[in-house]
Amino acid sequence: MILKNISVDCVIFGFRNDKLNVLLWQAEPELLEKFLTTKEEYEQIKIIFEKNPALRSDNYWGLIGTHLPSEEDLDGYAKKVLQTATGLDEVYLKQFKTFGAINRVPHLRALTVAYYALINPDYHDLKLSPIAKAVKWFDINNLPDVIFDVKEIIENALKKLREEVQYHPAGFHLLPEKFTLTQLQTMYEVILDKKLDTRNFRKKIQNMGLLIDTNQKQTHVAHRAAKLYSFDVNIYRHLVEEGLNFRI
Amino acid sequence: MILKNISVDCVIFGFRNDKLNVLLWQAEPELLEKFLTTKEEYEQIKIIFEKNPALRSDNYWGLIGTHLPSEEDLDGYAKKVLQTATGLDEVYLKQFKTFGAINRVPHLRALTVAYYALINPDYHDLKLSPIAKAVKWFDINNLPDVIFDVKEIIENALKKLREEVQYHPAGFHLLPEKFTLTQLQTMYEVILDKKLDTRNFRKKIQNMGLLIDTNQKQTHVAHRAAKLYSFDVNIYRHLVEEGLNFRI
DNA sequence: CCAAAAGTGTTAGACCTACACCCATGA
DNA sequence: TCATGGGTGTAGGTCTAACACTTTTGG
Repeated sequence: MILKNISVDCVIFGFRNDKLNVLLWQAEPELLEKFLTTKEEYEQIKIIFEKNPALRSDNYWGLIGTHLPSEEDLDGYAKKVLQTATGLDEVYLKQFKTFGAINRVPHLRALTVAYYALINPDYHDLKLSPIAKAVKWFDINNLPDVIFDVKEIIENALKKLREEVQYHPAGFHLLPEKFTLTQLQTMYEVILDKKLDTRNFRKKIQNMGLLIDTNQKQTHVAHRAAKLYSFDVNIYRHLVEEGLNFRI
Repeated sequence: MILKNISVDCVIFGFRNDKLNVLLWQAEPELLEKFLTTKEEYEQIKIIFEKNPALRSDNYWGLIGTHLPSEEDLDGYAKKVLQTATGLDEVYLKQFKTFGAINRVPHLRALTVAYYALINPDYHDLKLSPIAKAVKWFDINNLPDVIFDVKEIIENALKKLREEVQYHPAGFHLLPEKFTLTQLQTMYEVILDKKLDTRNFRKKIQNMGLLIDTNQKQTHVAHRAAKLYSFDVNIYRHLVEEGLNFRI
């Protein structure tokens, strides 16, 4: 049975073309049905859609998420929603805040437990999204019209992400498996919204010991080819344990 | 009307006698009644108590909190619960995590949105707690038997607090208005669970510019009297904005 | 050979760590 | 006058910030 007062929403961040993007969708109850386990859940979701016409509008976008079924763990369900919507299994996913203002959703008292996910765009295939009418990446600085308090949720997610990348090496999850130092720097610049000094950035990042030199280089670029690095998961884990200063 | 699937709980930290304490209570529906707005809410709370005998046991303690009424904002209600239970108005209160494992409460599918509060013990008068059977401070290292997943919630709160005091000057809220540098250092030592070097600690803390010398000293102590400091709220705010490195 | 981005080193100042003794107070 | 905790300085090492030119690649 659906808990109609509780939903789970994911702010999915992706880093592509030197921009930070968010994945939004337009949901449709008929498509969601495949994802739900009982007829009853489906009927309840349908009622929620009927009461909120914005949910069906082609002009408004929403966060990927649904109401929480009573037989699902909160964290497990967030993961499941993300997996179904994106096809991705091993994703960095973090609960960051629960929103519960009284009128955040019209005609319904619902809290949403919000998560953010960091996605490596290499592995994201948008065709995998069987439960939505539309799914699309939007530049964080150029969001479309959104339903309810989605704007506020995204802004909060960005704020938390900004904090997190300064104290944890979480940002690596936004990059492809092999990346250049310039990509890494740009990612930090975009998230923190400030320019960084290239020489100092490289020194600092290389001193952390997180980088593994893959001995490969970019190819087919019209300039000196950059070296490709991957990052060392063991040292990453160790740094997370320690609690590190990642201020850049 | 009570949202029976959602509760709000506060992990209330206090720092007294060089120990970090948590305030727990034993709730009783008859006393909670005064706090609830409708008869219906009261009936619902009573049913929840009937289904969970541990809630009435004298041997088990719980976090201060109740189910969320549908007409209350989430954050506002957390504040209200805290205020009613402790009599305190201006308290540092922070939402830190929502717990939603499927069997966290027997016979009831309920999430709890958990907050932690930092309390200056000077202003805490335990007599003010009209809605509980019992309210008591417990040393964080010596907790009593607790109901449900309260232990896990407290552990999570402590972990978050530990993170927070390293990056924000939040810890000051645990001290009385005028405090000694030794108190401040002990507070950090207790929260971070490690010894700090006194000279280095003082240098670092004094360089931050947060401290105001009150030109007062301890009295009636059987050793050299320590200077009393207060902390500068404006610089505090400024540091919070900036995002600071408070690692100690 | 040109355009474009990759890659690199030094210096001055700030900050961090480790470490041991004298001081003020009340009993 | 003693016991107790308060209060202080220095030196060596590490980290940070500021700054400009050469290298490699494909077109």
